[in-house]
Amino acid sequence: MDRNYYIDSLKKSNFKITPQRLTVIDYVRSHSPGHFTAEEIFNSIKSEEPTITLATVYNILKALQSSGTVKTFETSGSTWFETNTDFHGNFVCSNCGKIYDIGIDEEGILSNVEGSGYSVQEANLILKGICKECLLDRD
Amino acid sequence: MDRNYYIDSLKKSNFKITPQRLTVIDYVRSHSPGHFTAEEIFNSIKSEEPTITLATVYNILKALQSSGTVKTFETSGSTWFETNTDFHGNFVCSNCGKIYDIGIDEEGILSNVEGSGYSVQEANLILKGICKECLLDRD
DNA sequence: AATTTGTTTATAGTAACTATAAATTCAAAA
DNA sequence: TTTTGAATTTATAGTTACTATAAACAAATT
Repeated sequence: MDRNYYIDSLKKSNFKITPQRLTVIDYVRSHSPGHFTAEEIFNSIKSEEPTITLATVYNILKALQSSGTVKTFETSGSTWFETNTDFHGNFVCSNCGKIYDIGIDEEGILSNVEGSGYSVQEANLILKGICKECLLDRD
Repeated sequence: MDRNYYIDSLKKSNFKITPQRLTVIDYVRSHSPGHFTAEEIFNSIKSEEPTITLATVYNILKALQSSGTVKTFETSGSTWFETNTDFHGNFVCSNCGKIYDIGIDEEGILSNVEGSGYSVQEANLILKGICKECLLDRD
């Protein structure tokens, strides 16, 4: 997604554009699709944005999330942020820790749930196991 | 599930049977199927088990999990424990906070993921939205 | 350029665990 | 049934991941 998609989404939700927000946007864009913790982003951008604090990174991620350009999920004791806002599974490798996006058919799941009378705002499928690479690396 | 299912599962995994463990087992059994945090269980049983600490409750839940009688998932900043070990979705109501089990077809999802070469150990589908009851309560 | 309101920063605080080590207890074997 | 050794519990301290607060600052509308 191009930079203006993030900027315009923030503006549409009445958020202001700040240099700190642009730095975070540039970070997630250049690592997209990916999975980030607030701390990871903070550590990566603090050389470029030396006065930024972790609290600001959390605030920015909340703004991006509420403007619809990033999604979150919780696993392994942390909140993870990602730019892939399409429905998909997140596979966490118990061996190497990497997180992979896995395409999943949304229809089958949601029709089931909404058919039972629930109104779904958000869905997260979190999978744990051993990833392809780690399976191959085994003796 | 009857008490012996939990006890035998612990024994099979080489865990010892302690009064504290039996108290937690009785708690989750009498609230099953349900969704609990360690703190909730701790608060509910401390009158019955006055010397127990929160650390012990965490330890017991870890033992139950590793012996296969409880599952966990993370959402809303906490780890939740549940006795429903069959594959299902957990629907969290953004309005009332209640968590509901939702039947989901496991096959469709897992065939997809394992077909891509991943070995799945655990799967959690977490849904957020407004539950039936809260939708009806709206003006 | 002035004003308003949102944002950032620094800092302190909290919630949800996790680690550690001594005391205790389970349960297998003598 | 006592002994023994390992697991468990307990008390306590520590850590990690966030959240709250208030003052300083900056964006963007007029």
